[in-house]
Amino acid sequence: MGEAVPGRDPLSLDGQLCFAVYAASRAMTGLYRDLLADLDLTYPQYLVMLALWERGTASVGDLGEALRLDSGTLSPLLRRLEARGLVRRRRDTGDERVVRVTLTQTGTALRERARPIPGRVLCATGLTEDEVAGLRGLLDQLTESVATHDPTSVGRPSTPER
Amino acid sequence: MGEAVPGRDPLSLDGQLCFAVYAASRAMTGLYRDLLADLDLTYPQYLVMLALWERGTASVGDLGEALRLDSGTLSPLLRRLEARGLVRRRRDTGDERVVRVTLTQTGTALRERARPIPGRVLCATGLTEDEVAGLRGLLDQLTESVATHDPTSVGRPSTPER
DNA sequence: ACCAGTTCTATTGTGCGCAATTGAATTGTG
DNA sequence: CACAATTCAATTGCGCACAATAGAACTGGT
Repeated sequence: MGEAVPGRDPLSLDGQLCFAVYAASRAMTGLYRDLLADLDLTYPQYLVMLALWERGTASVGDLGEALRLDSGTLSPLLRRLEARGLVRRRRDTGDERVVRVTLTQTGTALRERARPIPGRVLCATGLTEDEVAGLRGLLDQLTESVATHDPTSVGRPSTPER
Repeated sequence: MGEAVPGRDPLSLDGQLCFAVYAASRAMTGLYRDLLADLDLTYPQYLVMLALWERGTASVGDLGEALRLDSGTLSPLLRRLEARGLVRRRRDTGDERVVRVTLTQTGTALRERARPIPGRVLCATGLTEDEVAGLRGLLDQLTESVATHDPTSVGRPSTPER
């Protein structure tokens, strides 16, 4: 099919890692959309709930650090979760700057209905557990490298200046 | 901590593949944000330009199939690219339903300024070419499995019905 | 106590993603 | 030709992401 040349065009869409990650992420989000419809949660909302189920309570800043999201994303998301009665937000007594997010009874109970989800996701991926572990390792390494990356020290293979 | 079971809690945030993909995707997008600032392109706009640089011209439907995006995303995005003079949109003569997207001179020329980007991205990932190849393979497999996935046949390890 | 600097959250504005709807153009069938 | 079904793109509405800004609350130094 493809043209003989061993080295692909670096600017080809299919050859780029970026698109593979991007496409995989949206495919996963779509899968979760189906699986979470029953719980009436979006995927980012589910991630917030995961973090809260682990912690019980957390400040907006804690959630932002765990999920790598800022308040511009979390504030309205948490407002919707509160409107649904899954969490409660209250200013911390002692430091009125921080908003403490706490699970309600309903929010805590929702965890039971979420329990079958990870198993279904693993099934849908069609990967073995070993493959999943390897993939997670590579992705974590990728995320770390890219996040730590210093823009000013970007390797410039052969470009002197614009 | 978790209940007795040796394997990690399936509902733990850090243990899930979904979050690894999600975090990696956003980290990559952030990297491209920096690299593309010079070209004044967003990451999805860059993907559309990649597809057009490969094809020269394409219908909205072609782009949607290549990038797995629908018209709700592409229409306003293409409008912005056209407003910047990078592409031109015109109804196909012969089939007035399809909108043909064509690169302008400016849009074609922009490719030269994009050429150093893939190299810089590879550098920033901190991965070897072999690791990138393996990662791409796993991600493509993941995307395929998840996309092909039939929601009704979802494996339900032990849940009879809601 | 005062004030400058910092920390933390919320708000605003822009640009995706995607479901659902709309409407024009085309195709298939009688 | 008439007309129902289909195809294609645009629009609408909602929910993220993220940059930039604003504002309240805390901190440390004087």
